[in-house]
This record gives sequence, structure tokens and C-alpha cells, in this order.
Amino acid sequence: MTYTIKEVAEKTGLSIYTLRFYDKQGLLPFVSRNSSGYRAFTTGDLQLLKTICCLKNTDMKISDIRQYITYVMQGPSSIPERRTLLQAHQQAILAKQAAIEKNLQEIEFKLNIYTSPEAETLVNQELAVAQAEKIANDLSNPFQVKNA
Amino acid sequence: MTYTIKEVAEKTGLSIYTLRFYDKQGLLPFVSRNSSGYRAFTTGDLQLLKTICCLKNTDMKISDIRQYITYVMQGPSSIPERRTLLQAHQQAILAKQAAIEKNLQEIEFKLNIYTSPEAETLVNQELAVAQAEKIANDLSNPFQVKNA
DNA sequence: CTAAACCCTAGACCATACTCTAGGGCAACT
DNA sequence: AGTTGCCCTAGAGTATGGTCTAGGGTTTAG
Repeated sequence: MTYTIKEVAEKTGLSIYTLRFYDKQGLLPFVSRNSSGYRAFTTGDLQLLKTICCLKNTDMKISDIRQYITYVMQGPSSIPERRTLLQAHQQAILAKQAAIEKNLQEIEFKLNIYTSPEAETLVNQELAVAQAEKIANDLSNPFQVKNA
Repeated sequence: MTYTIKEVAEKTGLSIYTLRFYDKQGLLPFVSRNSSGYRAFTTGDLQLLKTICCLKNTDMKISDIRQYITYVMQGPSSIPERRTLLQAHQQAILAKQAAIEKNLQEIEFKLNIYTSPEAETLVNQELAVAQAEKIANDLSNPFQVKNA
């Protein structure tokens, strides 16, 4: 049993366009064609495609994914290179995770202000400080003036 | 005291180009100009810029950041809208965090294989299965054949 | 045997987010 | 006054990752 591009699109959530685009980019050299020239995805192909999605979802660039797939096509001799590539990517993901966590906390801090009962007071204070700073530096006030 | 665009670039890690681009995109309506038409960043402006970076670093689109900044410029009356916008973004970040965590685990699983002493055996097994599947479906073998 | 629903390629087009160039003004030092 | 090093805008160009169209072949059910 093999799968058509449409079936694979449904299974993966990628569009047919994207699948063909990935093939054009050299990400799917492992997908064979049937006698009509149609792509025939095996379950093994789906497994590899899942790995590609995994890398894509963690923001690996297509050129790097292509490099990884190229290694896979070369067989076991490329295991050291695959390991190096994935380890570098792992580090990139960990760094990104840390950054996201930090930014998320900032956003939660902002949200706490906006959700608190003193939200208006706090926001007004910030605004007053910002406006005073503009005036102190001889700058125009870019904030919208309250129309009582 | 105010900061020039160059100083702000150094402080934030954004390029001067990017800062001007953000201004062009309506992300910096709060930055006033001095008598020569130069941007003059106050410390309050830096604070807001930091928030912009926070949103950008968590993949908020520029159009959405612009919306948020527009709310900020409107003063306290827009607090409910700011809250709604940030809460939606918070949910998006949480979803992304979960997805990254899941994909990271997949990658770590792969790495464990590549790092284990049986790496070559395991990879060869996978490859054999994939090739057998191609043959079973009358497809060409796209993998590189070992030259003994 | 034909219509509907697939499949294919090549290549144009689009969105997003920058990045850079050209042309010109301002500020400080020499 | 000239040179250096900033600043400005407008707009062109680039990189990335799709998305779609045109033109054409295949497969399947009626």
C-alpha cells in the first residue's frame, strides 16, 4: 500500500502545494514515483516526512533539513554528521525555549497589570511619567490627549 | 537625556535598519523627533521598545504589534483591548511551547539512537525495512547503495 | 467514451521581515 | 571651508517559505 499526495496532505496537515514545494527543494528524495509519474508515499516515507515536520516545526531552515535528509539517504556512514547536525539544532531549540519562557513571563507581568483592579491607575502613572519625560527633553507629546 | 538611533540599536541588538523599518511600519509612534528631525528616544521609549521586542521574539506579527501599540497610544481606555490581545498571544505562546517540547523530545529520541553504540545496526535495520517496502510496492530504490 | 477527480511540471506570484542604496542634511573638529 | 560621522527618507532588493496558475496527462465511475 502507498499513499497519494492528497492522502499525505491530509495525514500531515501540510498542503499539497507545500509537499510539492518540499520535493522541489530536495526534502523528499526518498519518495518514489509510480508508472504514471505520480508520487507514491510508503509508510517509511511518512515516517521521514514526520521527522521533516518535526525539524520544520522547530524552525530549522529548509536548507538544513535538506542537509539532514541528504545524510539519511547516504546510509549509516553519515551517522556522525547527522548527530552533529541534530545536536546543534537541539541546542538552538533549548536556547529558543529559554528565550520564549523569559518573554512569556514579561507578557504575563503586563497581563497582571492589565487585569488588576488598579490597572487604570497604573497605566495612567506610566503614561504621566512618559509624557513628563518628553516635555523635560523639549519633545512633542506623541500620546493621545484625553478629551475629558 | 535621550538616545540616538545608533545607541538604541546597540542597546537592543536590533539594527538601525530594523528600527527605522519598525518606525515605518507604525511600531514606534511614541518616538519624538528633535529640532533636526532626528529620532530622540527617551527611557520610556526604550521600555516600550523592549515590549515590542518581547512580542516580536515570541513571533507576534508586526501588524498585531502595531495594533497593541496603537492601543497603548490611546491611553487607559484601551486596557480591555490590550488585555484581550495579550491574552490571545499568551495562549499562542503556550501552544507553541507545548509543540516545541513535543518536537524536542522527538529529536532527542533520534539523537539517542545516533549516540548509542548500536546506532549503525539500528539505522541499517530502518533502512532495510524502508527499502523492502519500496520493492514490495514495485518502486525504485531511492537510497544510496552501499559500495562495499 | 466521456466527465470528474485526480496527478504532474514550470514558473509566476505573494507575504513577511528585513536590508541596503541613493541622495541629501546636520554637527563637530581641524 | 572641509572632512568625518552621524542623521534622514524613499524606495529598491533580498531571503524565506510558501501558494497558485496554466497547460497537460491519468484514472475511474457512469
